[in-house]
Amino acid sequence: MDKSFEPREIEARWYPLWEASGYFAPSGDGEPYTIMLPPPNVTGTLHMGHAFQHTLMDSLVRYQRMRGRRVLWQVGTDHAGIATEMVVSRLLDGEGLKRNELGRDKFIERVWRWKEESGNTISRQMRRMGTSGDWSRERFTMDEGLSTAVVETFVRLYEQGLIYRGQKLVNWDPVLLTAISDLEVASEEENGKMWSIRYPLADGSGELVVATTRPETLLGDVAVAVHPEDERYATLIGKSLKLPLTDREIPIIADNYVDPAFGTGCVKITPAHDFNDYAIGQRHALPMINIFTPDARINENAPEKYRGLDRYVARKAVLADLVAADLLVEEKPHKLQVPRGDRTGQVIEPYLTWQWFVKMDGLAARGLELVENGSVKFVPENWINTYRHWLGNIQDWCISRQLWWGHQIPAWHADDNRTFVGRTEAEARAHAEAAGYRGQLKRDADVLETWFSSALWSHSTLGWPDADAMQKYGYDKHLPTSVLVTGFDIIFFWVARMIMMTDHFTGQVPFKDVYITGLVRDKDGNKMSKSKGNVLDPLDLIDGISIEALVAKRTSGLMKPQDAPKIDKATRKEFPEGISAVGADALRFTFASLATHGRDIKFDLNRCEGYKNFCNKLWNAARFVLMNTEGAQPSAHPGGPLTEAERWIIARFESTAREVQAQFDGYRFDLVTQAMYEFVWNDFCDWFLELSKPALTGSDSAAAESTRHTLLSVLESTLRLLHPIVPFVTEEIWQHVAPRLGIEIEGQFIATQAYPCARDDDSRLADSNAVAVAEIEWLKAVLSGIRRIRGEMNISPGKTIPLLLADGNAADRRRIEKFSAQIGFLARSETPRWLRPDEDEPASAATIVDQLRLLIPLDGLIDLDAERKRIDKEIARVGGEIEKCQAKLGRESFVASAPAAVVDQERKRLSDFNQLLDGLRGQLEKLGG
RNA sequence: GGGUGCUUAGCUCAGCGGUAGAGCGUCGCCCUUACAAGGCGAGGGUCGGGGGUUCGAAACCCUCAGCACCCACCA
Repeated sequence: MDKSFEPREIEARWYPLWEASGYFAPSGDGEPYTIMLPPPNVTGTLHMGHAFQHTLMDSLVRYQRMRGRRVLWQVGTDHAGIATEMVVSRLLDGEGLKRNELGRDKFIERVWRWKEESGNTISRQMRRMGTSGDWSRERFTMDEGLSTAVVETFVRLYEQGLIYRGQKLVNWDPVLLTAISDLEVASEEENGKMWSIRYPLADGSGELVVATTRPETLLGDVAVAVHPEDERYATLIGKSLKLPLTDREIPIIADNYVDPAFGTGCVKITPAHDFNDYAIGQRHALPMINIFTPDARINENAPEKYRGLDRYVARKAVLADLVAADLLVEEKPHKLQVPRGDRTGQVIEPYLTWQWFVKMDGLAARGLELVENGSVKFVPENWINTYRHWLGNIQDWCISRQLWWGHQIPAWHADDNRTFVGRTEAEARAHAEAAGYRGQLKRDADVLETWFSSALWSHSTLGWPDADAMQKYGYDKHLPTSVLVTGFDIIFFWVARMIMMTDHFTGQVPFKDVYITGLVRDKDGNKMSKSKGNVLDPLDLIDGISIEALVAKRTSGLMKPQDAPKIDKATRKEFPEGISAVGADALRFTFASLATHGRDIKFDLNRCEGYKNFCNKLWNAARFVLMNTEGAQPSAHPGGPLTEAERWIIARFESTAREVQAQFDGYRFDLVTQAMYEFVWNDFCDWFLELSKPALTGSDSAAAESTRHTLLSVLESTLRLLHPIVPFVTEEIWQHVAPRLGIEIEGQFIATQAYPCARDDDSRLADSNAVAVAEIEWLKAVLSGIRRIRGEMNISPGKTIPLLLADGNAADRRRIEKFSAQIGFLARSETPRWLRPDEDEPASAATIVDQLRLLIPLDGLIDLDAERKRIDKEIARVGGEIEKCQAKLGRESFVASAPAAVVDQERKRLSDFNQLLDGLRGQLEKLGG
C-alpha cells in the first residue's frame, strides 16, 4: 500500500467493480429493507443537500445489506415540470429561440434532450459519492411504466368522484401563465401603500369610505361589506353604492368577516381577485367579475379606457381618475404581505380559472390517521405537528398546470363543454358515445403538476398497477418501505401526498419511518443558493477545485449578473487557495457526523479536512498492521492466551460495535461516526498499536504471534464496521488485510461480508474481559501520569528517563512486573525499579495512581520549583473536588434522599481524592515544599 | 397572529436529572522506525437572563430576551 491515502485512484477503481458485481441489487432471503430515493429533479446537478441525504441513505443501505437484509435502494429522477420547463426555456432564450414559436412538440423534444443530459449528470454524481442504489431499475417519473400509473390513478380517482374539474380562484403566475400551488407562493412583507376611496351612495344621501392596497381591483368590485353589528352602517345595509369610475351600482352587505375596528370598517369585495372576497362572494351569491387577462392586463369586463393596461399601469390610471373625481380620500404608506411565486419572483394573482382538483377531505383524514396511529413514524417525532397542522387545514389539491412538460391530463372535451375521462382517447370516446355524444373530442391541454406523479413513487416504481411488473419487482416484499429520508421542506408537497395516495391505492403505508434531515447551509448559516453565490458542488469537494475555477462557476449564469463582483470577492476570501480534494469517503463521513437531529447543518470545510485525516489515519494504521504481519500464516488465532492489551481492544471493539448499531438504528449518524472515530483514533491507534509494538518485538514469541493475529482481526472487523460510512477506503484496505486472515477475497467485496455484531461475530471478539479492561486502564493511567510530567517539565520526548516505584499494593507489583516492557517502551523510561525499603528516596517528580507512586528522579532532568508548582496546582484542584464532595455528603438531605448507589459513589470519590491529596502532600514534603 | 427549533469552550456541535464533553483552532515540546494529514502535553466554559421543582438542574417546569424557520385572510 502507498505511504499515504490517495482517494482518487481508489474510488475510480472500486466503483465499477462493485456495480458490475451486482451487489447493489436486492439479493438473498433476508428480511427486505427498502429505501426509495426521493427522485432528484432533472434540472441540472445535485447539490450539497442531495449529497448529504444520499450519504445517509447509502450508509443505511450498506449497513442493512451487511446485516443480511434483502436490500432495495430504488433510484431515479423526477421530471419536475415547471422547474425543468423554466431551465429549458432559459436555455432556448440563450439561443434566441422562444418556447411558443417552437411549439409544444418541438419544445418537449428539447426538454427530453435536456433530461437525458441532466439525468446522466445526476447518476454520475451519485456514483462518485459511492452510492449503492440498484441502477438496473432506475426510473424516471415520465417513463412508460410510471406514466401508466399516473393515468390509471387519475382515471380511478375520477371514477371514484375524488377528482373534479371546477372554476375556482387559484394562484396564478402571470408570467408563466399557469396555476401554481399555494405551497409555491411565499408572502413577504413589503412596503406598499393603502388608499382610502369614497364610494357614493346611489341615492346621493352620503358615502362610504373603503381602504384598499389594490385600487385597480375596484373595477371588479361587486359589493362593499360592513360588520352586521356595526351601528354606524346598520341602516345602510342593503342600499346601493355607485362604484367609482364605472357605471355599475353595487350593494352594501353585512358579513362577520369584516373587522369594524380596522380602518373605516368597510371592505370592498372583489371575489374574482381576492381569496377572502371570493369566500364572501360565495356566501352572498355575488357575481364574480374577472377584470384581468391571463398576463394581468385589464380585460373587456372593465370600462374601455382601462382595457389592455398592465395591472400596475392600470393602478396609476385608476388613482389619477379617482383624484380627478375627488374620490380619493387618503394615500398612506402601508406594510403589506405580497404573494410572490417562489420560482419567478413575480407577484401572484388570485385568478379565476378552470382547473382540476383532488378532493382532499377523506384522503386527508386517512393520512392523518395513519400518522396518529403510528403506522408512519416521524424522526425526529416533533415533525408530526407540522404534518398534523397542514392536513388538518387542507384545501382541495389543484393538480392541473398550464404547462407542456409533464403528464398530459387524460381528459377530452366535447364541443358542448362536456368532459370525458379515459385511459386512452378510445376509452374517452366510448364514454362519450355512451353519453350520446358523437362529435369531436379535444384533449385537455393541461398537464399534471409534478407532485402528482411523485406521490405515486413508492408504489409505481414497484410496478403498480401492472400485475406482471409487480410480481417482477417484488411489490409485496418491498412495500411498505423501511424509511424515507428527506427534508422538512417537502413534507407537504410530497410526504403527505405519498402517504395518502399509496394507502388509497395499495392499502399500505409507503414507508414506516420518515427521517427528516436538516438543511445544508453554508458555514455562516445561510441557505446555499446559486443567486447568493455560496453553493458548493459535492464533486468539487471530492476532487478539489482551484479558486479560479470555483469563482468562474459561482459567477456564471447568474440571474443578477451585477452580483458577480461581490460573489467573486466573498469566494476568494473564504477559499483563498481553492478547495483541496478530500475524497468521497471524507465527505461522506463529514455529512454523517453533521447529521444531528432537529437542526440544520452548517457545512464546515474544516470538518471535512479533519475527516480526511481520519481516513489517512486508518490507512496508516492498516499499513502498520500489514508491515508487522508480513509473511504471517493466514490462519485462525494460533491458540494460547491473549495478552491483556488484546483482550482490552477486543472489549473496546465490542462496545463500539454495540454503540454503532444502536445509533444506526436510531438514525443518529453523528453518534455513529463519533463512536467510530473515537475507537479508531483513540483506542486502536493511540493505545493498541502502541501497546503492540513492545509485544511484537519482545521476547515472548507466543504473545507476539497472538498480537499479530489480533491486530489483523480487529482491523478487519473495524473495516467492516466502518464500511457503510466510508466504503472506498475500507474496501481498498480490506482487500489487503482479509487474505492475511485466510479470508477468500477472489470476487468478494467487503460490502457483502457480515456486519460485526458484538456477540455473534468471532467468538474471541465476544470474550469481553472486564479484568483486562481494568489492567489496561491502570496501565494507561500510569503512562499518562508519566507523560504529563514529561510534557509539563519539557523533557525531550527522545530522552530516556529513570523510573522508580514506591508504595503500591500487591496488584501494583504484579502489574508492574507484567507491563514492565510496555512501560519502558511507551514512557521512554529505563526499566522501572522498586525503591528498596531502606533506600533514601531521591528528590523526584511523581505521579500517583491509587496507592502507587511513580518517581522520576530530578537530577538534572527536572526543575525543583517547577515540580513544586505542578504539585501545588494539582493539590488545589484536588482540594476543590474534595470540598465539593464534602459539601454534598455533609448535607443530611442528600444522604437521606439520594439513591444509595449515588451516595456510595460520592463517598468513593471523596476517599480517592483524599488518598491522592495525601500522596501529593507527601510528595511536596519530600521536595522540601 | 399562531407554531416549531435553537442559544454549552474562540468556531462547529454532542450531552438532556447525579464528577461539564468532542472535533477544529490556540499554546508548549518533538521529524520516536504506521501516520508532521502525525505524536505527547497544556490552556480555555458562572451551559442566553431570571424564577421554580428536586437532596441534586446544562438537562424538567414557568418566564423574559435574542436568532432561525414554518403556517396564517385583516381590507
